[in-house]
Amino acid sequence: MREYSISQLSKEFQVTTRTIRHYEERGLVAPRRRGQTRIYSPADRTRLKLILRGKRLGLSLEDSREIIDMYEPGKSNIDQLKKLITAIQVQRLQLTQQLDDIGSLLKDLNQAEADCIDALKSNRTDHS
Amino acid sequence: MREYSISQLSKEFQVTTRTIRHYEERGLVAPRRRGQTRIYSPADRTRLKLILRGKRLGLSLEDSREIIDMYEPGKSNIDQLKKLITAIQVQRLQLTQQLDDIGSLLKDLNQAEADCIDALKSNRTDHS
DNA sequence: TCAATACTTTACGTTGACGTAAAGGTCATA
DNA sequence: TATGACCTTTACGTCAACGTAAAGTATTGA
Repeated sequence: MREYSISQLSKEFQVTTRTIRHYEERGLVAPRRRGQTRIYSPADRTRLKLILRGKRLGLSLEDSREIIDMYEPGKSNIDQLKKLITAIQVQRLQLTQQLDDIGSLLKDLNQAEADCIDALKSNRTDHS
Repeated sequence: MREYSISQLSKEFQVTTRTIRHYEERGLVAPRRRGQTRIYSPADRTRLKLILRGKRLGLSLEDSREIIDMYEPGKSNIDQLKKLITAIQVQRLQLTQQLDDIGSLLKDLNQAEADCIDALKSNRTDHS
């Protein structure tokens, strides 16, 4: 049953300790304490992973918090669940949109790269 | 040979005119003027599209500006081109990373949704 | 002619996501 | 015992990406 210090996680995930504490201020993680010192469980570590993944996808911390809270079992009344399902579908729409965007961008990048390479080639043979 | 007003584009892309002007302040678009009034060409419109796509992907305006500038032909000296190719490859790495992230998130969302639906079902038959 | 509508610039305000001191506690080891 | 290497809280600072007046110009229709 492993546990982690804040600096361990900050090194592992390449973020500052300030960042991790900031996520706690915003209510995205809540590690237990040993005295004053924060002790992170594997579950806490997973939350961090999810937050950072969300960040790479351009989600706000608030968005990530909501998504992460979806995975918490607990307090599931029916209305809550229905709300969650709607939220999930919205998220999914955004993500598929992003998939499209990425596809387009990758295509554009390939084209731009090919153009660059072509330009280099003609420059090499063209001694005008 | 169509042209657009700022409010037309703001409606089409669902952003405020302030936002579009902001992109201009940051050097991402430069529509011509008729008197004081901005007149957007189809090319300008395309730039806006690219900017907003970048935004959905979590790029900064600065990032988008660089990417967009890649597609400009003109001023291509060899060092410039090589720099661009490198930049493109970096971008591609980030994007494939994002693709991974999205795949993971979609999987998680599917799971969360399934869990919700299950919970609803058991709630319907379980009258405890 | 006057009111509405759409455009403009200038400039200060706001929000999110941290950065960056400053000041202090705890523990190992040289 | 004192020097690092960690950890803590408090709190002001910063930067990007706009928001939000405020004040003015230009055109159009009743």
